[in-house]
Amino acid sequence: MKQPRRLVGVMNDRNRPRVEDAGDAYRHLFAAIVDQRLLPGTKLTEMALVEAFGLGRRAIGTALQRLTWEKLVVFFPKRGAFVAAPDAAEARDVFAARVAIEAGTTEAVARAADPAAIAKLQDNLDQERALRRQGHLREAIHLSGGFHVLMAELSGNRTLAEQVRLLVARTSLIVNLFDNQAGLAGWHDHHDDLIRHCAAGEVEQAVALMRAHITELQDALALDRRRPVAFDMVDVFARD
Amino acid sequence: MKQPRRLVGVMNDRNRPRVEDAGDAYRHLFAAIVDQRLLPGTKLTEMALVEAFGLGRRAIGTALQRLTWEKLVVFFPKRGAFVAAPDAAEARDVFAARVAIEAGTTEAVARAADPAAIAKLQDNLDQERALRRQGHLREAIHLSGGFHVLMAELSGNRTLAEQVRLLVARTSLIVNLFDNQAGLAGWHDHHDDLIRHCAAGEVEQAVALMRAHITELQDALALDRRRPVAFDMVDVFARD
DNA sequence: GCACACAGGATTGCGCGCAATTCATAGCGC
DNA sequence: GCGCTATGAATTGCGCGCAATCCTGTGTGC
Repeated sequence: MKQPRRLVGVMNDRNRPRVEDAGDAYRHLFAAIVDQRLLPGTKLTEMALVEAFGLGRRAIGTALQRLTWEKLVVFFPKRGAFVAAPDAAEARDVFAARVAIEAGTTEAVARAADPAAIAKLQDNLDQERALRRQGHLREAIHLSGGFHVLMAELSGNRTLAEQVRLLVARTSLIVNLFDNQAGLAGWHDHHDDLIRHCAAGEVEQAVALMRAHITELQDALALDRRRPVAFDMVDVFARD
Repeated sequence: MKQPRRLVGVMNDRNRPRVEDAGDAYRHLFAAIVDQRLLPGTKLTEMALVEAFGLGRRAIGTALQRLTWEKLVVFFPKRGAFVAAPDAAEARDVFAARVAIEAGTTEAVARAADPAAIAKLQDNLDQERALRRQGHLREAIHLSGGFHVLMAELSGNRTLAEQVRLLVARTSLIVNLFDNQAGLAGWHDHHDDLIRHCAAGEVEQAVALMRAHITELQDALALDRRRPVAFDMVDVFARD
């Protein structure tokens, strides 16, 4: 079949979402990339997305363009859009940026030491543990990234929170592309200690731990060994 | 005259630039906003920009959309785009973000202490001083912001450099909206000391100075006194 | 058997036009 | 004189269609 394959799978069947806006298309594509239903190198053909979302090409184009600006897709003029496949240099940039920015957000949260904020962080951590116990690894990883986004939001700085959201998304692309040689078992403990330091208002230790946490996440990856990217279309989900 | 006023002035007559792309339109609008030729609250009518740049509406729309994502313009659906007018809370966010991010870039530059990089920074500072002596205040301010962008670029982290570029641009919007009660005389000295610390590899002092520098810039503003924004069109430059 | 050239199909880029909504002005009632 | 309403103009949102460009598959020559 020569017809472009359908990409409808980017929307989950469980929570059938309304997609009637360029922003909706953006959100669903973003989620699909972060959740690794769309793998790096996947070509995002406009017409396929038009059929998938039932929108006009302009809406799809704007959504794709925004994702391009956010470095989640790369755009070759007159050739199309592909899910981004960061190289080692870009990966290092992302981790360095996370260290710098999340040091700032952690400092703010620890300095405030707001009980309500701490409770939300603890809640997030509990949910993640529960999901992990039940074997829902994908959702657990999703929440694990959400922990960092939540921390950024609780810092009260919308600009930094938005950046952390994008950096976490790019991180999920990176961890997919580079073999991780170490397990990620240490994550929870770090998050747990992080919450304790923030609750106690121990700013210095909280910041140091966050930096170490992100650095460790980076070190767990073999940045000199990138998985070859398949640049052909991948059927995430098939319709009909 | 009922016709929409021309906005051609966004391109400087001196360096007549080619504008044949959505990216070009974006760059010129960006420069016009940063250089304060387009003031906060100015309405950016699509048709006016179409005539000014000689492009289609789609190219203008994408440029405007990108500026919206970058928080340099605000977009009211079905009503149009306006040059952003940040409030006090957003201003605080921007400065806090700059402290966090530029602490990171400064640390990287100071740690490397690369003579070539130091030379570029010194060059930038010399040029700014020369312009300021000659009374070209606008170009001097432009370079002064460029110093921070240059530092970010020299840190080798493209992600952080891009963020600094946007934050500096938003800062130029902010310093226009809030009365600054103190002069900005201290800038040069700060930048000068910053270069010295970086050249000497004094990481701690360089980072501390950068944080103090940005904080001082924020404190020079009266964030509780915002200049009223004129939400009507402003003729930056008039054609015919 | 391999490399190059050519042609067909597919995909993106972009201008054009209409429909829907909003803002401004003028008119009317109180 | 003041406020409200209604009509008109202007502007944005969006789908449609054509032209330009790029990839793929085939055929030919060496």
